[in-house]
Amino acid sequence: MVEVFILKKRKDFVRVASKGLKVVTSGLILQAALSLSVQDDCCHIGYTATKKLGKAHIRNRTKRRLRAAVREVFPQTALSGVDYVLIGRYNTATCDFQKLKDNMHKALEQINALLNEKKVTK
RNA sequence: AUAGGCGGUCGGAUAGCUGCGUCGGGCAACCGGCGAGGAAAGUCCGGGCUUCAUGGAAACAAAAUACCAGAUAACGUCUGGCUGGGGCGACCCAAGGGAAAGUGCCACAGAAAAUUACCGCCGCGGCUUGUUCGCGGUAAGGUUGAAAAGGCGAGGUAAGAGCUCACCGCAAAGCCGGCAACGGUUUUGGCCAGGUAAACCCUAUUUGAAGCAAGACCAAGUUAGGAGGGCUUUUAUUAAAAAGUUGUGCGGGGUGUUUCCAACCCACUCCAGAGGUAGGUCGCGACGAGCAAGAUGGUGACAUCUUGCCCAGAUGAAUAGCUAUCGUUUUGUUGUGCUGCAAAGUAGAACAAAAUACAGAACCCGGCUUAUAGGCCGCCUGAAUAU
Repeated sequence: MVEVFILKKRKDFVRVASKGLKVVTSGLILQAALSLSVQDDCCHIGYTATKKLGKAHIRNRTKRRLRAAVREVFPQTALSGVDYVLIGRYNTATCDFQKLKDNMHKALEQINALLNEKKVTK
């Protein structure tokens, strides 16, 4: 089990976007990078919904759905000491919720495998 | 009932599982309260609040507003009225200072855009006696145009003309009604004369600016005594170098601009100290131009009084995610009742499908504007249709 904290600083978002890994699926985009300050059994996660998606209430709904999905998916599968960023897509607010969770699970496993590879090569 | 006008209101519900923010209680586990909108939107006006170092005077500039009276903390908002326009009507209107202060623009057309005569009409005259020429009168008719110097009828005349008269319109003056905008009426004047002010402009009134990323407070880290700059003097062709000094005066800057007066502030820049970045706390939500109900006054906007209530406070930003059932609307299919010969109309039922809006507080209030599936309620209208 991994405890999930919210990522708040703009600096961290920029770091993850520029230096981290990226996986694209239907409904969401997942980015990840190793945290600077490593703590046991916790990861940080941030949500992004750009203005491209729509007006404020649509962006809010996108983030809420991502948050609800994260609550069910992340504690089992996420790695500790990693910063994740979830980016909403045009269909995040309207797509089937079960599908959203499945896609998130797949994306998370994929990106975790890549991260582990990176650690090993180091 | 259909149709239409005006105003108001709601804008999904219930259950389960999983969660979030905040406040209160508790050592803790946890428990309890509260948790988006009518527009939270656009950021277009008006205020509160905050800062810009102040107070006062004058001029200029810029912007906004523009019938009258009232409401309000204030407004460009609202209410009631006036005039004009639209509608059969209920009602509606992004309509409302000044065009005889001045400037500009109005293509083209037309004889002519102002003391206008092309055609026409009338009179007089000439001789080549006629589809003739000249002189004069004439704005009734024709043409153009946005506009041809009141309209229309009668009298009048050679033909005509406000030349005269009636009615209508216009202007001025008086009287009456109204707080006023304005309305009514009488007399007088033959009638000064297009539009555009969302062209400049003129008149009146109002306005200092920027905004909670305002602003107040706490304060890691970094920076280590210096670096760069100005001024003066000396040397030097210049470039530059050295030394001194860095603060009093002069002078300079300080809310749109300029000017004036008073008092004041700033001071060479960065860094240590001072200060203040990251970050944090406050501002910030429960005392308010507050909300609800009632009473009184007022046509009304609204005001006053009484009683009760406390009602979101996030900051990568809570107020939800999912599932089920139901509701609402539309469409299709099926079958039923009623009217009807039939076509068809109408009422309710079952099943299926689709749709279920606009949109998310960010310092707070009062407005305006714009967006909005669908539903409900009240008052009112009558060219018309049906019973």
